[in-house]
Amino acid sequence: MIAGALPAQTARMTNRHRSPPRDPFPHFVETVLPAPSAPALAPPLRAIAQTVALEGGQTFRIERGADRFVFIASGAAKLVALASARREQVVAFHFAGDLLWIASPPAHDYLLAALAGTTLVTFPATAFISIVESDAAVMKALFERMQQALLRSREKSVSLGRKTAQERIAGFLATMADRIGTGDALGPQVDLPMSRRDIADSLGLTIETVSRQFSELRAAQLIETHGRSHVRVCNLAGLADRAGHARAPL
Amino acid sequence: MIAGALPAQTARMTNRHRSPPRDPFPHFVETVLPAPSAPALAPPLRAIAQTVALEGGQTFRIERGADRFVFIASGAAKLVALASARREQVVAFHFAGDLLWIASPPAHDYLLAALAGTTLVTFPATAFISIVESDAAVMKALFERMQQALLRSREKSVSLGRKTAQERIAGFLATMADRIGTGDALGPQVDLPMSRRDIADSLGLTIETVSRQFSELRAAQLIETHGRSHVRVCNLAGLADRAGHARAPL
DNA sequence: GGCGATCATTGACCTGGGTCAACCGCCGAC
DNA sequence: GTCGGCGGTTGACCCAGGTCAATGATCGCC
Repeated sequence: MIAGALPAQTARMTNRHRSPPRDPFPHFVETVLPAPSAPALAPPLRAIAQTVALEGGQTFRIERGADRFVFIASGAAKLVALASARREQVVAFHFAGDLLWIASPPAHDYLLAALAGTTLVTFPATAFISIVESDAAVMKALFERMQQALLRSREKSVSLGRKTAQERIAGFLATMADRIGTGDALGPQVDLPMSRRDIADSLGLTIETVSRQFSELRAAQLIETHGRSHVRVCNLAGLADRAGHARAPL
Repeated sequence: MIAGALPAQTARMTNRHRSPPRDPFPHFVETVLPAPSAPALAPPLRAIAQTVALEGGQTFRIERGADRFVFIASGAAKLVALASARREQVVAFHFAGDLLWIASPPAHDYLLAALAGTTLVTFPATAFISIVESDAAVMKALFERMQQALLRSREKSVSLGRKTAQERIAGFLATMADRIGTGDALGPQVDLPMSRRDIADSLGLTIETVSRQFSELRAAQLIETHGRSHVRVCNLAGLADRAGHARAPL
Protein backbone atom coordinates (compact mmCIF):
# COMPACT_ATOMS: atom_id res chain seq x y z
CA MET A 1 0.00 0.00 0.00
CA ILE A 2 2.80 2.36 0.71
CA ALA A 3 4.98 4.78 -0.98
CA GLY A 4 6.84 3.45 -3.93
CA ALA A 5 9.01 6.32 -5.04
CA LEU A 6 8.42 7.53 -8.56
CA PRO A 7 11.43 6.15 -10.42
CA ALA A 8 13.14 9.26 -11.71
CA GLN A 9 12.65 11.45 -8.71
CA THR A 10 14.13 9.96 -5.61
CA ALA A 11 17.79 10.45 -6.33
CA ARG A 12 17.87 14.14 -5.54
CA MET A 13 15.23 14.15 -2.88
CA THR A 14 17.25 14.84 0.18
CA ASN A 15 16.12 14.88 3.71
CA ARG A 16 17.19 18.41 4.32
CA HIS A 17 14.37 19.18 6.65
CA ARG A 18 13.99 15.83 8.28
CA SER A 19 11.78 16.77 11.17
CA PRO A 20 11.64 14.83 14.41
CA PRO A 21 8.98 12.11 14.01
CA ARG A 22 6.36 13.75 16.17
CA ASP A 23 3.11 11.84 16.38
CA PRO A 24 0.65 13.55 14.03
CA PHE A 25 -2.42 11.84 15.44
CA PRO A 26 -3.27 14.55 18.01
CA HIS A 27 -3.14 17.06 15.20
CA PHE A 28 -5.71 15.01 13.34
CA VAL A 29 -7.92 14.86 16.41
CA GLU A 30 -7.95 18.57 17.07
CA THR A 31 -8.38 19.50 13.43
CA VAL A 32 -11.08 17.04 12.42
CA LEU A 33 -12.98 15.99 15.49
CA PRO A 34 -15.25 18.52 17.19
CA ALA A 35 -14.06 18.92 20.77
CA PRO A 36 -16.96 17.14 22.52
CA SER A 37 -16.60 14.09 20.29
CA ALA A 38 -12.86 13.70 20.60
CA PRO A 39 -12.53 11.78 23.88
CA ALA A 40 -14.88 9.02 22.83
CA LEU A 41 -13.71 8.62 19.26
CA ALA A 42 -9.97 9.21 19.39
CA PRO A 43 -9.01 5.85 20.93
CA PRO A 44 -10.86 3.59 18.48
CA LEU A 45 -9.72 5.75 15.58
CA ARG A 46 -6.15 5.59 16.76
CA ALA A 47 -6.44 1.82 16.74
CA ILE A 48 -7.11 1.77 13.01
CA ALA A 49 -4.94 4.75 12.05
CA GLN A 50 -1.77 4.37 10.08
CA THR A 51 0.80 7.12 10.01
CA VAL A 52 2.84 7.55 6.87
CA ALA A 53 5.78 9.90 6.38
CA LEU A 54 6.51 10.68 2.75
CA GLU A 55 9.41 12.56 1.28
CA GLY A 56 8.82 14.81 -1.68
CA GLY A 57 8.10 12.73 -4.74
CA GLN A 58 6.99 9.63 -2.92
CA THR A 59 3.51 8.34 -3.49
CA PHE A 60 0.76 6.76 -1.49
CA ARG A 61 -1.19 4.44 -3.68
CA ILE A 62 -4.73 3.30 -3.08
CA GLU A 63 -5.23 -0.25 -4.15
CA ARG A 64 -8.38 -1.12 -6.05
CA GLY A 65 -11.39 -1.50 -3.82
CA ALA A 66 -9.83 -0.16 -0.65
CA ASP A 67 -11.28 3.24 0.11
CA ARG A 68 -9.34 5.28 2.61
CA PHE A 69 -9.59 8.52 4.49
CA VAL A 70 -6.34 10.44 4.51
CA PHE A 71 -5.55 13.35 6.79
CA ILE A 72 -2.63 15.53 5.79
CA ALA A 73 -0.88 16.43 9.03
CA SER A 74 1.88 18.42 7.40
CA GLY A 75 3.24 19.12 3.97
CA ALA A 76 1.46 19.22 0.63
CA ALA A 77 0.27 16.62 -1.83
CA LYS A 78 -1.39 16.17 -5.18
CA LEU A 79 -4.18 13.73 -5.88
CA VAL A 80 -3.55 12.26 -9.31
CA ALA A 81 -5.79 10.28 -11.60
CA LEU A 82 -3.88 8.09 -14.00
CA ALA A 83 -5.69 8.49 -17.29
CA SER A 84 -3.05 6.49 -19.11
CA ALA A 85 0.66 6.19 -19.60
CA ARG A 86 1.71 9.77 -20.26
CA ARG A 87 -1.52 11.44 -19.29
CA GLU A 88 -1.89 12.28 -15.65
CA GLN A 89 -4.58 14.54 -14.32
CA VAL A 90 -4.02 16.26 -11.01
CA VAL A 91 -7.48 16.16 -9.57
CA ALA A 92 -6.76 18.27 -6.50
CA PHE A 93 -3.98 19.76 -4.43
CA HIS A 94 -4.14 19.25 -0.70
CA PHE A 95 -2.30 20.96 2.12
CA ALA A 96 -1.78 20.49 5.83
CA GLY A 97 -5.08 20.17 7.68
CA ASP A 98 -7.00 18.74 4.74
CA LEU A 99 -8.92 15.51 5.10
CA LEU A 100 -9.59 13.65 1.92
CA TRP A 101 -11.24 10.50 0.89
CA ILE A 102 -9.95 8.32 -1.88
CA ALA A 103 -12.19 5.69 -3.32
CA SER A 104 -11.92 2.75 -5.52
CA PRO A 105 -12.62 4.52 -8.77
CA PRO A 106 -14.77 3.26 -11.58
CA ALA A 107 -12.57 4.34 -14.43
CA HIS A 108 -9.09 5.36 -13.33
CA ASP A 109 -6.53 4.67 -10.68
CA TYR A 110 -5.72 7.39 -8.24
CA LEU A 111 -2.64 8.06 -6.20
CA LEU A 112 -1.58 10.66 -3.72
CA ALA A 113 1.91 12.05 -4.26
CA ALA A 114 3.80 14.20 -1.77
CA LEU A 115 5.06 17.49 -3.14
CA ALA A 116 7.51 17.87 -0.25
CA GLY A 117 8.05 16.15 3.06
CA THR A 118 4.54 15.21 4.12
CA THR A 119 2.97 13.33 7.01
CA LEU A 120 -0.28 11.49 6.59
CA VAL A 121 -2.68 9.79 8.96
CA THR A 122 -4.77 7.27 7.08
CA PHE A 123 -7.78 5.10 7.90
CA PRO A 124 -9.68 2.38 6.07
CA ALA A 125 -12.89 4.12 5.06
CA THR A 126 -15.37 1.50 6.16
CA ALA A 127 -13.90 1.10 9.63
CA PHE A 128 -13.59 4.87 9.98
CA ILE A 129 -17.23 5.43 9.10
CA SER A 130 -18.51 2.71 11.37
CA ILE A 131 -16.66 4.28 14.30
CA VAL A 132 -17.81 7.76 13.53
CA GLU A 133 -21.28 7.27 12.11
CA SER A 134 -23.03 7.36 15.47
CA ASP A 135 -21.67 10.84 16.12
CA ALA A 136 -23.74 13.42 14.30
CA ALA A 137 -21.30 16.27 14.84
CA VAL A 138 -18.43 14.39 13.28
CA MET A 139 -20.53 13.21 10.36
CA LYS A 140 -21.61 16.77 9.81
CA ALA A 141 -18.02 17.96 9.85
CA LEU A 142 -17.03 15.25 7.40
CA PHE A 143 -19.96 16.15 5.29
CA GLU A 144 -18.93 19.78 5.13
CA ARG A 145 -15.40 18.88 4.12
CA MET A 146 -16.76 16.75 1.34
CA GLN A 147 -19.03 19.56 0.23
CA GLN A 148 -16.03 21.81 -0.05
CA ALA A 149 -14.13 19.21 -2.04
CA LEU A 150 -17.11 18.82 -4.35
CA LEU A 151 -17.41 22.55 -4.81
CA ARG A 152 -13.71 22.83 -5.65
CA SER A 153 -14.02 19.97 -8.08
CA ARG A 154 -16.95 21.64 -9.80
CA GLU A 155 -15.03 24.87 -10.08
CA LYS A 156 -12.24 22.86 -11.64
CA SER A 157 -14.71 21.50 -14.16
CA VAL A 158 -15.65 25.02 -15.14
CA SER A 159 -12.00 25.91 -15.46
CA LEU A 160 -11.10 22.86 -17.53
CA GLY A 161 -14.18 23.01 -19.69
CA ARG A 162 -14.59 26.64 -20.50
CA LYS A 163 -11.52 28.71 -19.72
CA THR A 164 -8.49 29.82 -21.68
CA ALA A 165 -4.96 29.04 -20.57
CA GLN A 166 -4.51 32.50 -19.11
CA GLU A 167 -7.75 32.35 -17.17
CA ARG A 168 -6.77 29.00 -15.72
CA ILE A 169 -3.36 30.20 -14.58
CA ALA A 170 -4.73 33.43 -13.14
CA GLY A 171 -7.44 31.50 -11.31
CA PHE A 172 -4.92 28.98 -10.06
CA LEU A 173 -2.65 31.67 -8.65
CA ALA A 174 -5.55 33.50 -7.04
CA THR A 175 -6.70 30.28 -5.41
CA MET A 176 -3.23 29.45 -4.18
CA ALA A 177 -2.82 32.94 -2.77
CA ASP A 178 -6.03 32.30 -0.87
CA ARG A 179 -5.18 28.80 0.32
CA ILE A 180 -1.48 28.99 1.11
CA GLY A 181 -0.55 32.62 0.66
CA THR A 182 1.24 34.62 3.35
CA GLY A 183 1.26 38.32 4.02
CA ASP A 184 -1.55 40.78 3.54
CA ALA A 185 -4.37 40.20 1.11
CA LEU A 186 -3.25 43.09 -1.07
CA GLY A 187 0.16 41.68 -1.89
CA PRO A 188 0.15 38.05 -0.87
CA GLN A 189 3.20 35.90 -1.39
CA VAL A 190 3.01 32.24 -2.29
CA ASP A 191 5.64 29.57 -2.17
CA LEU A 192 4.38 27.08 -4.68
CA PRO A 193 5.19 23.57 -3.50
CA MET A 194 4.35 22.07 -6.87
CA SER A 195 6.34 22.01 -10.09
CA ARG A 196 5.26 23.52 -13.40
CA ARG A 197 4.42 19.99 -14.51
CA ASP A 198 2.06 19.56 -11.57
CA ILE A 199 0.38 22.84 -12.37
CA ALA A 200 0.06 21.84 -16.01
CA ASP A 201 -1.39 18.45 -15.07
CA SER A 202 -3.86 20.14 -12.79
CA LEU A 203 -5.07 22.71 -15.29
CA GLY A 204 -5.12 20.50 -18.36
CA LEU A 205 -2.27 22.36 -20.03
CA THR A 206 1.38 21.67 -20.89
CA ILE A 207 4.41 22.95 -18.99
CA GLU A 208 5.30 25.18 -21.91
CA THR A 209 1.92 26.88 -21.85
CA VAL A 210 2.08 27.29 -18.09
CA SER A 211 5.48 28.90 -18.44
CA ARG A 212 4.33 31.23 -21.22
CA GLN A 213 1.36 32.37 -19.16
CA PHE A 214 3.52 33.01 -16.11
CA SER A 215 5.69 35.17 -18.35
CA GLU A 216 2.70 37.08 -19.65
CA LEU A 217 1.31 37.74 -16.19
CA ARG A 218 4.78 38.87 -15.16
CA ALA A 219 4.96 41.20 -18.15
CA ALA A 220 1.52 42.55 -17.23
CA GLN A 221 2.84 43.42 -13.75
CA LEU A 222 0.31 41.21 -12.04
CA ILE A 223 2.88 38.93 -10.44
CA GLU A 224 6.59 38.84 -9.68
CA THR A 225 8.52 35.61 -9.45
CA HIS A 226 11.73 34.84 -7.63
CA GLY A 227 13.32 31.51 -8.27
CA ARG A 228 11.21 28.57 -9.26
CA SER A 229 8.57 28.65 -6.64
CA HIS A 230 8.23 32.05 -5.06
CA VAL A 231 5.44 34.21 -6.43
CA ARG A 232 4.44 37.63 -5.23
CA VAL A 233 0.99 38.73 -6.31
CA CYS A 234 1.20 42.45 -7.01
CA ASN A 235 -2.36 42.90 -8.14
CA LEU A 236 -4.78 40.36 -6.80
CA ALA A 237 -7.81 42.17 -8.21
CA GLY A 238 -6.26 42.22 -11.65
CA LEU A 239 -5.46 38.55 -11.35
CA ALA A 240 -9.00 37.65 -10.28
CA ASP A 241 -10.18 39.76 -13.18
CA ARG A 242 -8.23 37.70 -15.69
CA ALA A 243 -9.48 34.51 -14.07
CA GLY A 244 -12.86 35.02 -15.70
CA HIS A 245 -14.81 34.45 -12.50
CA ALA A 246 -17.76 36.21 -13.97
CA ARG A 247 -20.88 35.99 -11.88
CA ALA A 248 -24.18 36.97 -13.29
CA PRO A 249 -24.62 40.69 -12.54
CA LEU A 250 -26.22 41.16 -9.18
CA MET B 1 -36.18 31.21 -6.05
CA ILE B 2 -38.32 29.53 -8.59
CA ALA B 3 -38.28 28.64 -12.12
CA GLY B 4 -37.82 31.60 -14.37
CA ALA B 5 -37.93 30.17 -17.84
CA LEU B 6 -34.90 30.69 -20.00
CA PRO B 7 -35.99 33.44 -22.35
CA ALA B 8 -35.72 31.76 -25.73
CA GLN B 9 -37.00 28.39 -24.75
CA THR B 10 -40.45 28.54 -23.28
CA ALA B 11 -42.47 29.25 -26.36
CA ARG B 12 -42.41 25.72 -27.68
CA MET B 13 -42.28 23.87 -24.41
CA THR B 14 -45.59 22.22 -24.26
CA ASN B 15 -47.17 20.17 -21.59
CA ARG B 16 -47.57 17.14 -23.69
CA HIS B 17 -47.09 14.72 -20.88
CA ARG B 18 -48.66 16.72 -18.14
CA SER B 19 -48.87 14.08 -15.45
CA PRO B 20 -51.36 14.18 -12.60
CA PRO B 21 -49.81 16.20 -9.77
CA ARG B 22 -49.05 13.26 -7.54
CA ASP B 23 -47.24 14.17 -4.36
CA PRO B 24 -43.57 13.32 -4.85
CA PHE B 25 -42.66 13.53 -1.18
CA PRO B 26 -43.26 9.82 -0.42
CA HIS B 27 -40.95 8.98 -3.30
CA PHE B 28 -38.27 11.11 -1.66
CA VAL B 29 -38.81 9.35 1.65
CA GLU B 30 -38.49 5.85 0.31
CA THR B 31 -35.53 6.66 -1.92
CA VAL B 32 -33.42 8.70 0.46
CA LEU B 33 -34.37 7.79 4.00
CA PRO B 34 -33.40 4.36 5.31
CA ALA B 35 -36.58 2.58 6.38
CA PRO B 36 -36.05 2.71 10.15
CA SER B 37 -35.41 6.45 10.05
CA ALA B 38 -38.35 7.39 7.92
CA PRO B 39 -41.18 7.58 10.47
CA ALA B 40 -39.33 9.98 12.75
CA LEU B 41 -37.86 12.24 10.08
CA ALA B 42 -40.48 12.40 7.39
CA PRO B 43 -42.88 14.77 9.20
CA PRO B 44 -40.36 17.50 10.09
CA LEU B 45 -38.80 17.22 6.64
CA ARG B 46 -42.16 17.53 5.00
CA ALA B 47 -42.70 20.72 6.95
CA ILE B 48 -39.71 22.39 5.29
CA ALA B 49 -40.01 20.70 1.90
CA GLN B 50 -41.05 22.58 -1.18
CA THR B 51 -42.24 20.75 -4.24
CA VAL B 52 -41.50 22.26 -7.60
CA ALA B 53 -42.77 21.07 -10.96
CA LEU B 54 -40.71 22.25 -13.89
CA GLU B 55 -41.39 21.91 -17.55
CA GLY B 56 -38.55 21.21 -19.92
CA GLY B 57 -36.35 24.30 -20.23
CA GLN B 58 -37.43 25.89 -16.98
CA THR B 59 -34.80 26.56 -14.38
CA PHE B 60 -34.52 26.45 -10.65
CA ARG B 61 -32.10 29.10 -9.52
CA ILE B 62 -30.28 29.11 -6.24
CA GLU B 63 -29.93 32.56 -4.87
CA ARG B 64 -26.58 33.57 -3.45
CA GLY B 65 -25.98 32.26 0.03
CA ALA B 66 -28.98 29.95 0.19
CA ASP B 67 -27.78 26.36 0.01
CA ARG B 68 -30.44 23.83 -0.81
CA PHE B 69 -30.85 20.10 -1.09
CA VAL B 70 -32.77 19.05 -4.15
CA PHE B 71 -34.29 15.65 -4.73
CA ILE B 72 -35.27 14.80 -8.28
CA ALA B 73 -38.51 12.89 -8.00
CA SER B 74 -38.97 12.48 -11.73
CA GLY B 75 -37.49 13.74 -14.94
CA ALA B 76 -33.95 14.85 -15.70
CA ALA B 77 -31.97 18.00 -15.11
CA LYS B 78 -28.62 19.63 -15.72
CA LEU B 79 -26.64 21.51 -13.11
CA VAL B 80 -25.08 24.48 -14.84
CA ALA B 81 -22.32 26.82 -13.74
CA LEU B 82 -22.50 30.20 -15.41
CA ALA B 83 -18.92 30.99 -16.30
CA SER B 84 -19.96 34.10 -18.16
CA ALA B 85 -22.34 35.37 -20.79
CA ARG B 86 -22.01 32.77 -23.53
CA ARG B 87 -19.98 30.22 -21.59
CA GLU B 88 -21.99 27.72 -19.63
CA GLN B 89 -20.51 24.64 -18.11
CA VAL B 90 -22.80 21.74 -17.37
CA VAL B 91 -21.32 20.47 -14.15
CA ALA B 92 -23.47 17.37 -13.85
CA PHE B 93 -26.56 15.67 -15.21
CA HIS B 94 -29.06 14.32 -12.72
CA PHE B 95 -31.92 11.90 -13.14
CA ALA B 96 -34.89 10.70 -11.15
CA GLY B 97 -33.85 9.45 -7.73
CA ASP B 98 -30.78 11.67 -7.44
CA LEU B 99 -30.32 13.90 -4.44
CA LEU B 100 -28.08 16.86 -4.94
CA TRP B 101 -26.86 19.73 -2.95
CA ILE B 102 -26.35 23.16 -4.40
CA ALA B 103 -24.27 25.63 -2.49
CA SER B 104 -23.56 29.26 -2.60
CA PRO B 105 -20.51 29.10 -4.84
CA PRO B 106 -17.32 31.08 -4.46
CA ALA B 107 -16.75 31.94 -8.07
CA HIS B 108 -19.77 31.23 -10.24
CA ASP B 109 -23.51 31.09 -10.09
CA TYR B 110 -25.22 27.76 -10.50
CA LEU B 111 -28.62 26.83 -11.69
CA LEU B 112 -30.56 23.65 -12.18
CA ALA B 113 -32.42 23.39 -15.48
CA ALA B 114 -34.99 20.77 -16.31
CA LEU B 115 -34.33 18.81 -19.49
CA ALA B 116 -37.92 17.65 -19.63
CA GLY B 117 -40.89 17.68 -17.32
CA THR B 118 -39.31 17.31 -13.90
CA THR B 119 -40.52 17.25 -10.33
CA LEU B 120 -38.29 18.39 -7.51
CA VAL B 121 -38.52 18.27 -3.76
CA THR B 122 -36.26 20.88 -2.23
CA PHE B 123 -35.13 21.79 1.27
CA PRO B 124 -33.10 24.62 2.76
CA ALA B 125 -29.76 22.95 3.51
CA THR B 126 -29.26 24.17 7.05
CA ALA B 127 -32.72 23.17 8.22
CA PHE B 128 -32.43 19.85 6.45
CA ILE B 129 -29.13 19.05 8.12
CA SER B 130 -30.30 20.03 11.55
CA ILE B 131 -33.23 17.66 11.22
CA VAL B 132 -31.26 14.67 9.99
CA GLU B 133 -27.94 15.22 11.73
CA SER B 134 -28.95 13.22 14.75
CA ASP B 135 -29.65 10.20 12.59
CA ALA B 136 -26.42 8.39 11.76
CA ALA B 137 -27.94 6.18 9.07
CA VAL B 138 -29.30 9.13 7.11
CA MET B 139 -26.09 11.09 7.43
CA LYS B 140 -24.21 8.07 6.16
CA ALA B 141 -26.56 7.74 3.22
CA LEU B 142 -26.17 11.42 2.43
CA PHE B 143 -22.47 11.05 2.74
CA GLU B 144 -22.37 8.20 0.26
CA ARG B 145 -24.37 10.16 -2.26
CA MET B 146 -21.94 13.02 -1.93
CA GLN B 147 -19.02 10.65 -2.36
CA GLN B 148 -20.51 9.45 -5.58
CA ALA B 149 -21.02 12.99 -6.79
CA LEU B 150 -17.42 13.81 -5.94
CA LEU B 151 -16.18 10.75 -7.76
CA ARG B 152 -18.18 11.65 -10.84
CA SER B 153 -16.88 15.18 -10.68
CA ARG B 154 -13.29 13.96 -10.49
CA GLU B 155 -13.86 11.70 -13.46
CA LYS B 156 -15.19 14.71 -15.29
CA SER B 157 -12.00 16.57 -14.45
CA VAL B 158 -9.98 13.80 -16.03
CA SER B 159 -12.20 13.90 -19.05
CA LEU B 160 -12.05 17.66 -19.46
CA GLY B 161 -8.37 17.94 -18.71
CA ARG B 162 -6.84 15.09 -20.60
CA LYS B 163 -9.14 13.56 -23.14
CA THR B 164 -9.75 14.10 -26.81
CA ALA B 165 -13.17 14.95 -28.19
CA GLN B 166 -13.81 11.38 -29.25
CA GLU B 167 -12.81 9.95 -25.89
CA ARG B 168 -15.16 12.37 -24.15
CA ILE B 169 -18.11 11.47 -26.33
CA ALA B 170 -17.46 7.74 -26.08
CA GLY B 171 -17.13 8.02 -22.31
CA PHE B 172 -20.27 10.11 -22.10
CA LEU B 173 -22.31 7.59 -24.05
CA ALA B 174 -20.95 4.69 -22.03
CA THR B 175 -21.86 6.50 -18.81
CA MET B 176 -25.34 7.33 -20.05
CA ALA B 177 -25.89 3.73 -21.12
CA ASP B 178 -24.99 2.77 -17.59
CA ARG B 179 -27.10 5.40 -15.85
CA ILE B 180 -30.24 5.61 -17.95
CA GLY B 181 -29.87 2.84 -20.50
CA THR B 182 -32.55 0.23 -21.08
CA GLY B 183 -32.27 -3.28 -22.42
CA ASP B 184 -29.46 -5.73 -22.01
CA ALA B 185 -25.91 -4.67 -21.24
CA LEU B 186 -24.70 -5.90 -24.60
CA GLY B 187 -26.86 -3.66 -26.70
CA PRO B 188 -28.25 -0.99 -24.39
CA GLN B 189 -30.53 1.72 -25.73
CA VAL B 190 -30.51 5.25 -24.44
CA ASP B 191 -33.00 8.03 -24.88
CA LEU B 192 -30.91 11.11 -24.32
CA PRO B 193 -32.98 13.74 -22.58
CA MET B 194 -30.40 16.43 -23.26
CA SER B 195 -29.68 18.36 -26.44
CA ARG B 196 -26.39 18.39 -28.32
CA ARG B 197 -25.75 21.77 -26.78
CA ASP B 198 -26.11 20.34 -23.29
CA ILE B 199 -23.73 17.54 -24.14
CA ALA B 200 -21.25 20.02 -25.56
CA ASP B 201 -21.53 22.24 -22.49
CA SER B 202 -20.96 19.24 -20.30
CA LEU B 203 -17.90 17.95 -22.12
CA GLY B 204 -16.24 21.28 -22.84
CA LEU B 205 -16.78 21.00 -26.58
CA THR B 206 -18.95 22.69 -29.20
CA ILE B 207 -22.14 21.31 -30.72
CA GLU B 208 -20.38 20.90 -34.04
CA THR B 209 -17.66 18.76 -32.53
CA VAL B 210 -20.22 16.68 -30.65
CA SER B 211 -22.09 16.13 -33.87
CA ARG B 212 -18.97 15.18 -35.79
CA GLN B 213 -17.98 12.66 -33.15
CA PHE B 214 -21.45 11.13 -33.14
CA SER B 215 -21.07 10.72 -36.88
CA GLU B 216 -17.68 9.08 -36.52
CA LEU B 217 -18.89 6.64 -33.89
CA ARG B 218 -21.83 5.87 -36.14
CA ALA B 219 -19.49 5.28 -39.07
CA ALA B 220 -17.39 2.99 -36.86
CA GLN B 221 -20.52 0.89 -36.15
CA LEU B 222 -20.28 1.50 -32.42
CA ILE B 223 -23.63 3.22 -32.18
CA GLU B 224 -26.82 3.70 -34.17
CA THR B 225 -28.99 6.76 -33.83
CA HIS B 226 -32.66 7.24 -34.57
CA GLY B 227 -34.00 10.73 -34.40
CA ARG B 228 -32.37 13.31 -32.18
CA SER B 229 -32.24 11.47 -28.97
CA HIS B 230 -32.41 7.74 -29.43
CA VAL B 231 -29.08 5.95 -29.36
CA ARG B 232 -28.48 2.25 -29.60
CA VAL B 233 -25.08 1.13 -28.41
CA CYS B 234 -24.03 -1.71 -30.69
CA ASN B 235 -20.64 -2.30 -29.19
CA LEU B 236 -20.31 -1.19 -25.61
CA ALA B 237 -16.86 -2.69 -25.24
CA GLY B 238 -15.62 -0.84 -28.28
CA LEU B 239 -17.14 2.35 -26.94
CA ALA B 240 -15.50 1.94 -23.54
CA ASP B 241 -12.30 1.23 -25.41
CA ARG B 242 -12.40 4.56 -27.20
CA ALA B 243 -13.22 6.31 -23.95
CA GLY B 244 -9.62 5.97 -22.87
CA HIS B 245 -10.50 4.57 -19.49
CA ALA B 246 -7.03 3.16 -19.16
CA ARG B 247 -6.34 1.74 -15.76
CA ALA B 248 -2.84 0.86 -14.78
CA PRO B 249 -2.26 -2.73 -15.89
CA LEU B 250 -3.39 -5.15 -13.23
C1' DG C 1 -50.52 16.17 -43.70
C1' DG C 2 -47.87 20.15 -44.32
C1' DC C 3 -45.56 24.26 -42.22
C1' DG C 4 -41.92 26.40 -39.85
C1' DA C 5 -38.79 26.88 -36.01
C1' DT C 6 -35.23 24.78 -33.86
C1' DC C 7 -31.85 21.45 -33.58
C1' DA C 8 -28.46 18.66 -35.88
C1' DT C 9 -25.14 17.87 -39.48
C1' DT C 10 -21.56 18.89 -42.69
C1' DG C 11 -17.96 21.64 -44.83
C1' DA C 12 -14.18 25.35 -45.11
C1' DC C 13 -11.25 27.84 -42.64
C1' DC C 14 -8.69 29.66 -38.53
C1' DT C 15 -6.44 29.78 -34.05
C1' DG C 16 -5.08 28.56 -29.18
C1' DG C 17 -2.40 25.80 -27.39
C1' DG C 18 0.16 21.37 -28.12
C1' DT C 19 4.63 19.53 -29.92
C1' DC C 20 9.38 19.60 -30.84
C1' DA C 21 13.67 21.66 -30.08
C1' DA C 22 17.16 24.67 -28.26
C1' DC C 23 18.74 27.32 -24.53
C1' DC C 24 18.95 29.22 -19.93
C1' DG C 25 19.49 29.51 -15.02
C1' DC C 26 18.61 27.73 -10.44
C1' DC C 27 20.29 24.89 -6.99
C1' DG C 28 22.44 21.18 -4.73
C1' DA C 29 26.97 18.70 -4.65
C1' DC C 30 31.60 18.82 -3.88
C1' DG D 1 33.56 28.83 -6.16
C1' DT D 2 32.45 25.81 -10.12
C1' DC D 3 30.14 22.13 -12.08
C1' DG D 4 26.35 19.37 -13.68
C1' DG D 5 21.74 18.36 -14.28
C1' DC D 6 17.12 19.19 -13.99
C1' DG D 7 13.35 22.29 -14.30
C1' DG D 8 11.94 26.24 -16.57
C1' DT D 9 11.78 29.47 -20.53
C1' DT D 10 11.48 30.75 -25.25
C1' DG D 11 10.81 30.09 -30.17
C1' DA D 12 9.02 27.73 -34.60
C1' DC D 13 5.73 24.98 -36.29
C1' DC D 14 1.46 22.14 -36.45
C1' DC D 15 -3.05 20.21 -35.52
C1' DA D 16 -7.46 19.23 -32.87
C1' DG D 17 -11.07 21.43 -32.33
C1' DG D 18 -13.31 26.10 -32.45
C1' DT D 19 -15.65 29.41 -35.63
C1' DC D 20 -18.42 30.70 -39.38
C1' DA D 21 -21.64 29.43 -42.80
C1' DA D 22 -24.93 26.76 -45.32
C1' DT D 23 -27.93 22.71 -45.66
C1' DG D 24 -30.77 19.05 -43.86
C1' DA D 25 -33.63 16.49 -40.38
C1' DT D 26 -37.15 16.58 -36.46
C1' DC D 27 -41.09 17.44 -34.39
C1' DG D 28 -44.69 20.25 -32.32
C1' DC D 29 -48.47 22.71 -34.14
C1' DC D 30 -52.34 23.75 -36.75
